[in-house]
Amino acid sequence: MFKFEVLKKLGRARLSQLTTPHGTIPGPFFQFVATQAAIRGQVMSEDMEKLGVDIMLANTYHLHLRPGEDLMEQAGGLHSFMQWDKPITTDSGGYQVFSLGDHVKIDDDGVTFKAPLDGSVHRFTPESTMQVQAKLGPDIVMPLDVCTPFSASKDEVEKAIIKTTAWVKRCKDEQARLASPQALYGIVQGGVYPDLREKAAGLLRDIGFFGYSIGGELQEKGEKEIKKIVNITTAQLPEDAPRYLMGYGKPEDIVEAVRLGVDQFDCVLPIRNARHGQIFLDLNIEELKKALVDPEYSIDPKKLYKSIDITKAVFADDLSVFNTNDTDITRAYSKAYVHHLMRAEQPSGMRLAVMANVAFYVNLMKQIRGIIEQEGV
RNA sequence: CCGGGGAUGGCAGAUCGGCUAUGCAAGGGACUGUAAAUCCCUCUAGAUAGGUUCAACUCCUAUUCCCCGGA
Repeated sequence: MFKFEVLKKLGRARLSQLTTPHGTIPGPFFQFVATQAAIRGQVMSEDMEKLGVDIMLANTYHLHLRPGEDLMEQAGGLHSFMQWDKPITTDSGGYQVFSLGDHVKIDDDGVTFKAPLDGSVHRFTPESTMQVQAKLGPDIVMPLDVCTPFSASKDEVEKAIIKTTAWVKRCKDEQARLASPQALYGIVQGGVYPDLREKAAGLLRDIGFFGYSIGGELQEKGEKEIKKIVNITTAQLPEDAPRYLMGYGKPEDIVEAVRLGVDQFDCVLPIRNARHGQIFLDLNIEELKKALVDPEYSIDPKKLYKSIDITKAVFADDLSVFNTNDTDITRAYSKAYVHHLMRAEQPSGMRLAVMANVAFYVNLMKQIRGIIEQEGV
């Protein structure tokens, strides 16, 4: 039911194919983040499909809080709820382990969350996240892990990988017990410490997973650090399994990571930034090609694409702007190949902005694949 | 004409005898497995002329303009 194949390689970059119960998708691919089973910014699954999106990512923690996995199961599962027949991944809630900070307490058996929404207390164990995800019914599931910030001490990180490994093993066992038809990934932690990344990858490889992801808090920047870690980690992962860099994804970041052998991405950035008024446009294919073909090439984001900020005023009262022929917005809008799909509608500015960024990322991944296909062996 | 009330940044709108109101608009920045249609920063004031005071957007006088009520 699940299959992963590497079709071609360009250096370490891989053109791949992932088969799931909801279809086969080409890689490297980007998962758009629909945390609460919906893309924010009034964008519907139907829109995502028109824009050529292959896969979306939802979050176990948020859906457990509401509407709850039982309700979701009654509604026919995530696919039915989202009206989306293509593949879906769910994150386990592991990221919330650190992003919710003070609201979370970790012990050996699991984590206790205090929901910021209403102060209610919830408990996740490796087993319970798998049970919840089995009910939610996505194609790809993530195990509960302990996510550490890049600033964590070596000692702290080492404890986190030991705990993560134990939990991930429990997730695998629970999944086997539940017999749910879902692909489970292992998550490599290890902070900024190369030897710990290697160790974590080795431990997970020994257990054996369908795919492997690289986790951690990456937003703390230190770009060279991240590249180094991705570089080291992908080298430790099996050739025949998908590699997923979690939560990381400015366009230039994705290109770098693909070059280092990553197949799968997700990031809130395109959608969040669109909602905050920033849209990406004018992907430079030549620059993209240079960056992929030459592993030494240093990517200049300013050459790779442009980004512009649109104002709240545009969100509130967009149409005059969007209908003008020579504005930047219209350029973004048309460069992103959206306008012909939307002509008959009257979408809000924010919705258009989100769609523009989705289209940009879809195109980015498509171009990356095209280059590996053309130049690779 | 009489009586009453006002006049504050591009707009709206508070406070106060000395210390940044605030919101929107404008300009800039941030955002990376979503506690985020969010957050941060900057620029625009005190109708006009005098006076009182160490100090006036704030008190007093006059002028101009606006609003309400009455002839």
